[in-house]
Amino acid sequence: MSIIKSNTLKNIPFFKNCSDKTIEALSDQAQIIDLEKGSMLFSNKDKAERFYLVTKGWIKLYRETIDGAQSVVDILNANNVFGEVALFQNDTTSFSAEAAERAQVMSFPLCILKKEIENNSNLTMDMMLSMTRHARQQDQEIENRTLKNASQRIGCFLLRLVDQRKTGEIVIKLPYDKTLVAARLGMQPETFSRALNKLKDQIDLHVVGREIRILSLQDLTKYACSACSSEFPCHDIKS
Amino acid sequence: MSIIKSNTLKNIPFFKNCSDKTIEALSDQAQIIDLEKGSMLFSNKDKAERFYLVTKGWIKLYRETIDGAQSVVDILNANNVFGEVALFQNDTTSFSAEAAERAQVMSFPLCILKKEIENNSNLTMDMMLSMTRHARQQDQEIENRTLKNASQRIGCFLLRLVDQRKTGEIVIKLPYDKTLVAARLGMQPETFSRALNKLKDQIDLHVVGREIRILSLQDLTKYACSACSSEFPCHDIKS
DNA sequence: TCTTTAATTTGATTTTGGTCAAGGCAATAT
DNA sequence: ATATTGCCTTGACCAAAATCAAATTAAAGA
Repeated sequence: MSIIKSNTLKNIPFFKNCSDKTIEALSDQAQIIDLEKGSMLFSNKDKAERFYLVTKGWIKLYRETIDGAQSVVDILNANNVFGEVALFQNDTTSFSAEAAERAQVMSFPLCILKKEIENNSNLTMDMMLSMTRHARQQDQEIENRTLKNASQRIGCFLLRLVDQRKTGEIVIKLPYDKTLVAARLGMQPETFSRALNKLKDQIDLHVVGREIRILSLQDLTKYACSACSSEFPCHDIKS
Repeated sequence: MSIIKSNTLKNIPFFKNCSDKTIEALSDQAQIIDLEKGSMLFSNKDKAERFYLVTKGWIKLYRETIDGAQSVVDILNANNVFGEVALFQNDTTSFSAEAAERAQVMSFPLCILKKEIENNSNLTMDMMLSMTRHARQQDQEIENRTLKNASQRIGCFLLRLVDQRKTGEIVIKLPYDKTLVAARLGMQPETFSRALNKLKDQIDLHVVGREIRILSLQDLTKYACSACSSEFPCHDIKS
């Protein structure tokens, strides 16, 4: 059984430079956790002893004030790893994690990863790269909040879901529900709904539930990227 | 002359784990650049071949759209290093740099740093730590933009300038001009001015030019941190 | 299918911050 | 000292988004 997990791990980008021995150790200590929608995996108050791999569904990472207002840090799906930065922050995290929908994660002891990092510079470099990419995305996000209005942020979000080489009509399926997309983009659900309507007025775009049909990528690009420092197609696309 | 620079570098946190040989090499290839206020050091369009150390004044890192709207990424003063992340991004940066006031920087070839990183895991770990800290700050910044209003953001900014253990009356000097503080906080100068006035109404606070006198840190904390996920004193304070 | 619940939309209203224009103030240069 | 320039503030107005309330639609269970 532990062997199945090992094979699984080898195919995950995050683990590709891990030594076999460490993969074994991680597999042995792995736990599988099933999560109902909305159930919390950990809180920023907790001491971090494990890190996580998403295997099914979506996990929301967020910060929360005393009175319940949330700021979304990231939203991750299968094959993404999170919670590992605790290694560089005295075993604390600055965010909480919960299932955005029914989901499954695998958890591993941080201490195993810590040991591996100390003498595997390839893994360290991988983490460095992914951290750099994340930092860049955060910079981009701050720029978006500063310079783009709600409709443009939605447009930008949509563009990142598209295979950017495609031409002609395109159908996009929102990866998770609209309320969560709104939160991810830093706006209220009501604002999201209205801003999407405005987008419909501006460019040729049809919405049916979570599916969005776009007739001209160019128009959308022109609209969304005009208030952006980077040119389309964006260089900081995920994964 | 190169020796003076070497000694200087050894005292900079960023270089503390660099080998002597690399410090020598960096010193030999170092260039000193004086910058008038507003003059640009590099643009995100440029290919990055060097990284930088601030030696005097303030440097503004920012992103800019075609029509000149800016989003501030960071504002750095003496002893801070920037531009080194280009190493992990194919020798590109996603931001531009200019002097926020008369300033001086030292520049070094990235390739020397690259070589050093490849076989100095201590340095790599340092960079990892500083990158983690920066990422955390960015998360905090996104939270601030999402959950705090203009006055609370200003309050938060002020709190981070204070020695948090002090009690009683406190005088804070803004590190750079108000227009730049406003940009750093993602608001217009007019909004900054008004929001600072509002802050005066809410808590006991006096402003004379760049100097701000605060009578009760507690009041300010209560006001600014109520819309925040982390408790005061903040854990992600700079440097 | 019928309930029940949750997600989404819409309308009305308020709040916040942005924009534009004008003045005041302060630092620097002449 | 006076002029010039750039920074900062204020007022009037506008626009975007948040909030509150209600209706509608979609999804999940029984």
